[in-house]
Amino acid sequence: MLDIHYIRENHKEVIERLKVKNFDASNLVNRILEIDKKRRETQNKLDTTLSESKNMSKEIGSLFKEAKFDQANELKEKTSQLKEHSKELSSELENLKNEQQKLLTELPNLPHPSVKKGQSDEDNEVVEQQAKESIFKEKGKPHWELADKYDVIDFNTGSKISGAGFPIYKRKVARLQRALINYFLDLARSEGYEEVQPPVLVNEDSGFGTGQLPDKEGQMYELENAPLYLIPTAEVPVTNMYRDMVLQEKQFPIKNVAYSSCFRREAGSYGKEVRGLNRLHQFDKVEIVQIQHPDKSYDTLTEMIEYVKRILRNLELPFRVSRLCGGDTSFAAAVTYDLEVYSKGQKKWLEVSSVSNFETYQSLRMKTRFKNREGKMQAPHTLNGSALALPRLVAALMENNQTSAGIKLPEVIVPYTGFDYIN
RNA sequence: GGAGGAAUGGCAGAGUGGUCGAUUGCGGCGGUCUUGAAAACCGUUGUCCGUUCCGCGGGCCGGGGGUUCGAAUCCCUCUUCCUCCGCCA
Repeated sequence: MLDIHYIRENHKEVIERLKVKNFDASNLVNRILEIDKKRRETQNKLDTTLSESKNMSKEIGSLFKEAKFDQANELKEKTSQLKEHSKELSSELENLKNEQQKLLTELPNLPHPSVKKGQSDEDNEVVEQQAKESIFKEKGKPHWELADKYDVIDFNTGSKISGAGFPIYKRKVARLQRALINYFLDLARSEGYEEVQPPVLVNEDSGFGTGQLPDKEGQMYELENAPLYLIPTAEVPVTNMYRDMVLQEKQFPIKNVAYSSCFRREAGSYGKEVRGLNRLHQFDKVEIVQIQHPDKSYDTLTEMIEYVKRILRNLELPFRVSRLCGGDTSFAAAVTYDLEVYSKGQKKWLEVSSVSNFETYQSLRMKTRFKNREGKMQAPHTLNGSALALPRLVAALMENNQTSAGIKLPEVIVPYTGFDYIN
């Protein structure tokens, strides 16, 4: 959520910058300013009215003490009028506040100045590519064929018991996933991230706090007999741990890592994009979250991207880093970097991590604050990134490491799996 | 699921209808003292909204609603926590 004070002062800039996200904010911003003005006027009227009736009440109190009952009763009658008036004003104020809040939540976060205008993932800027040219020429089978060959992923049985997009990992791939999760958690812990195990069901306030709600037709599954949502990422519960909190500056950076299953509706996805492990309704992910002082959040963003790159290098995977264009950057993010690995069986780049800085967008929604050096309340910046999401990573590991003896695992994971080939 | 108890400022803990945004202690911040620190002493210390920004007005005692001229205090309701019973991985 954007700060109303900021919009009030910089409405032209807000409209201009949101164009980068292909969002025409002019009507919305104008309505917000209009309502804001009305709201403040109403607040003023209400305050004056309440002040008057408050003073009268005090007077009545002292009149009673002095046993001047006639005068007291006379005043009592006067207050009833004020009361009526203040009731009207406060319900009016309530409506205006709600309306303003609703409109504010419809505004996306402002994109960082580095973000370029663009429509889709085709307009994303590759900022770094670390893949040997030779890999693009190599041949390989797609992972779904390898999964059959080694009998390690069962898509059909998953479909039977749940539906499309719910595979069953078996045998050595099941064990590989468990190993990867442990490896990622250990690595994050050694980098100072505190491990947490969050709920996978969250309430509406949490969904709102990180920006998934109020869009109910979006990515989250909603329960029918309880007001809860299945998390699409551990970002939601982990970031919301700090909702409605006043933090201390010396706590920064707050670093958490969490493993969780993630659930996504992925409505509208179809075709080859969803083949195999490419797009699932349920998958496992290790997520890193940081809460940082606004002055330092972009250093933190770089540090988080470097951290993910390090994992990919350790796993010996060819990767590239892109900065998403405005059109591809999510509603709540100021800037997002995607990390993709090249998967030679499908001959394409697979997104395995997405690292974002939300600046104050989430903290303003969540009412997360800290007291700064001047003693004033300030909104911190929130950041998160996948480190890493498993299915596409497993797909890439399978496709890129095919040998006649089976799929050879990178050395770094062998101590965790206890085996070095999937065969 | 059933029965009872509780929820007050960063924390602890007073306050049961009238100047209470709230006694007090701890903690925090500033100062005195000290070579420095501790102790002691003095002062200060919630947040949000509005404003003609010195200052002033209003809201907030778990959330919402009600009674009253007036509510932290009385009533209703919801949530959370604690104790006991039941069930249970």
